[in-house]
Amino acid sequence: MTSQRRVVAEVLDGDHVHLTADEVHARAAHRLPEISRATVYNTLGELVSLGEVIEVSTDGRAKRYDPNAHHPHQHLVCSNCGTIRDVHPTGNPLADLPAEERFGFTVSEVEVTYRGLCPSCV
Amino acid sequence: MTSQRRVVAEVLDGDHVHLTADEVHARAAHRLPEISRATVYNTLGELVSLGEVIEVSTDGRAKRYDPNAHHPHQHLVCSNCGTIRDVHPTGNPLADLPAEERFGFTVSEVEVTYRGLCPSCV
DNA sequence: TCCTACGATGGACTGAGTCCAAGTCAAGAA
DNA sequence: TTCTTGACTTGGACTCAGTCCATCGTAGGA
Ligand SMILES: [Mn+2]
Ligand SMILES: [Mn+2]
Ligand SMILES: [Zn+2]
Ligand SMILES: [Zn+2]
Repeated sequence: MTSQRRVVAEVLDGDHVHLTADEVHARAAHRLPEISRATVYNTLGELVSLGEVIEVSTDGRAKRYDPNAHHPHQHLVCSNCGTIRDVHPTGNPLADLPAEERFGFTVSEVEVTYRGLCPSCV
Repeated sequence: MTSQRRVVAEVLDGDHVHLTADEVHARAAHRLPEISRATVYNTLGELVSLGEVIEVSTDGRAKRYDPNAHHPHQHLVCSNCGTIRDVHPTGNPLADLPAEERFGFTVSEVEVTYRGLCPSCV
């Protein structure tokens, strides 16, 4: 645990946080000016493989890193400004995929993205 | 309708097709050797805004273009090799997002991605 | 104190996609 | 028929996110 890793972990504290790697880097650099982008990417990669952070991919733009990894949830994204909200749909989406629609796959994960316009974008 | 656009549209014919822009370009170039990448991107963009083709974004890799746009469906993706299959889950995922989880958004679209290992990847 | 190994660094590099200035071409005007 | 015009295409430069890599610094052990 180096000071760089600690700072990255601190920046990613709290729920409802969905920062890009460059945003993480900017905030980390605020506390530790010479931290490099490479180190931020390395640390984020480790946090992801430890299961502490979830990578949220976002349609062509930069991935977002989500520390809310211990409470399963889905995302609601504004098609206009890109704002992300955590949402908790009812039901288990995995149950909606009948066996004959699984084609022999071992399905382990479902990712649901709701899209629409946020209140500010009308 | 130019010959370039016709060739791109022809390459994207049929269901269960999920090609990247570069794959579309390669196949189009097979028939029309000097077609440029820019034209392929332009034409794909037009087909997408006409609603004839759906853009499927794939976690860091190149977007895939899906001509099966008139039959709503979701995708099952192999976490190992990236293979994509069309699937038709039961139920309407939009109905699973209660009003109090919409935060004032006008939700218009849901995208569900099932992930797991395909039969070849065990 | 000196070594060593792990991690950090910055800069080069890649892949996907966008942008743009210049070239081509077909259809309508004269 | 020839000219004009505008839409489409082209290739290359450029951007952006992310990866790679050679080198450097440093904390901890001998
Ligand atoms: Mn989240
Ligand atoms: Mn499909
Ligand atoms: Zn918005
Ligand atoms: Zn596979």
